[in-house]
Amino acid sequence: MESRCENCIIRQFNSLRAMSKEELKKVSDTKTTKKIKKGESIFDEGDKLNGVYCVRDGVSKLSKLSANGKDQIVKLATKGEVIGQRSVIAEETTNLSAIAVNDMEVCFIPKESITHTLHKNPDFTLEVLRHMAHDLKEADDVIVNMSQKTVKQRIAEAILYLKNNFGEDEEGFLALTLSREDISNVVGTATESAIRIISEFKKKGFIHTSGKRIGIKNERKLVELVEGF
Amino acid sequence: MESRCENCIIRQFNSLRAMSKEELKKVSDTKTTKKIKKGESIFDEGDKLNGVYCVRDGVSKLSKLSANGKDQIVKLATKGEVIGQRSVIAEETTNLSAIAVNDMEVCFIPKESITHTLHKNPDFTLEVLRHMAHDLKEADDVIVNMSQKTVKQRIAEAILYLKNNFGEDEEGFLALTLSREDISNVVGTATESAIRIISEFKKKGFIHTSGKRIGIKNERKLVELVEGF
DNA sequence: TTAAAAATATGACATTTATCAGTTCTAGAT
DNA sequence: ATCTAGAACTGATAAATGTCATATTTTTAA
Repeated sequence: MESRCENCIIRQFNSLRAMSKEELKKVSDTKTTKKIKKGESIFDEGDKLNGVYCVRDGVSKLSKLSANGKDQIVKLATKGEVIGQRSVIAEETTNLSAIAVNDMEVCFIPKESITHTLHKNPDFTLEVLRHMAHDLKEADDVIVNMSQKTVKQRIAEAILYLKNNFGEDEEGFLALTLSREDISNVVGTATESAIRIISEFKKKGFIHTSGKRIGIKNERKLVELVEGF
Repeated sequence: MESRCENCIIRQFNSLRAMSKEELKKVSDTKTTKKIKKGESIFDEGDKLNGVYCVRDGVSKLSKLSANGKDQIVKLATKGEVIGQRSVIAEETTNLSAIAVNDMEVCFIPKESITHTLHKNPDFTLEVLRHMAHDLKEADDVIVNMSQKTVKQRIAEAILYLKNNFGEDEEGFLALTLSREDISNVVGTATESAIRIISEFKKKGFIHTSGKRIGIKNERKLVELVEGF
């Protein structure tokens, strides 16, 4: 892969595209690339971040652990997304942990390059702001779904979300395979409940499975379910 | 109340404080002040906003209606807060409705003054960004609470939130009185469930009530409950 | 390749929460 | 002051979801 930010395609998908040539050069000169293995954490809840992470490959789950040992996954960040921005901007410790769902490659960008540009380049700041506005809308939608939809509807929605955001492989399975536990943590339910509902969907012919992999067989039915028949 | 933004105290609490004298003058010249009666809406889900609203007095609930007629309140905006920012920045229709919880006075600021400053004054843009980063963190916390806490815990938390954010009156009641229905919509539960739990708190001596008003009698117990004994 | 570990799956049951059907209270209009 | 619509409340169920116990399958790693 290309190692100069100026030439990195990933950049096209995030706010870094609003940086000037010089700003980008500085980022490129100070960034470091890291490989993170499946299951390892990029940062943990409560950490003070010294920069942001730009995802080049793989997927990370952003989640928060509760007292009773349960995890709530708030977001899945994939290729092109920048994580840790919120904490760096607000100058607070992170409220979430970032754990690799599969093997990842990320670029660490020290916060100085970012904060300097935030103060000097309104185009960049506005671009970051727009991204954050989008994230906030999504978060609001999640809140509403959590309170107004049943677990069954939320699981159906999660399956459709995985298809729309990560696609399917040649065999027709979701390209991103999450464990049943991760699915339950996205949806906010007990693992057994998630498993039970997935089995039910399988019996009804909405999906097919092979091990932990899930493939969609009847998308229409899933959509109908999400929308309440 | 003062009618020039330059002299408005409210401004101290929101991102407008990062505007320059000239920018503020322009805002002041183009803004209009509106009075909104309890129960009236400032804008509705799906509206295209031509500006933002700065709350001078009163409280607005930002909520989303679901197919089954239930409302989820995502945020309560009070004196000093600016609402509608997210939609104006993302150039999208609003995802939420804003309804007055009590009589309100708001200033409408046409979006031109805002967007112009967003492009020109990085201090302002960064200030807005910081506020949005804060809102996003709060939204994440709500998501986690919704999935990991019981209805009882969430009601206790809501009562504490109301105390911490809106204070108490001379008689020891929460200064902001929400209907039981609104409380249930904040917490994401059925109105009857909210009522039942409030009655239980009263029986246990955690709170006292008078009509719809609620006062905290044993804050420690409520805090313990939220944290899981 | 195979044993151990981890994840998935299923049943029985407990708990939480929603729903429906009423009654009582309260605030605002007359 | 009193009438009345809308809140607030309560009880009886029903439905959804969580928990615990255990069996089975899949994955991992020796």
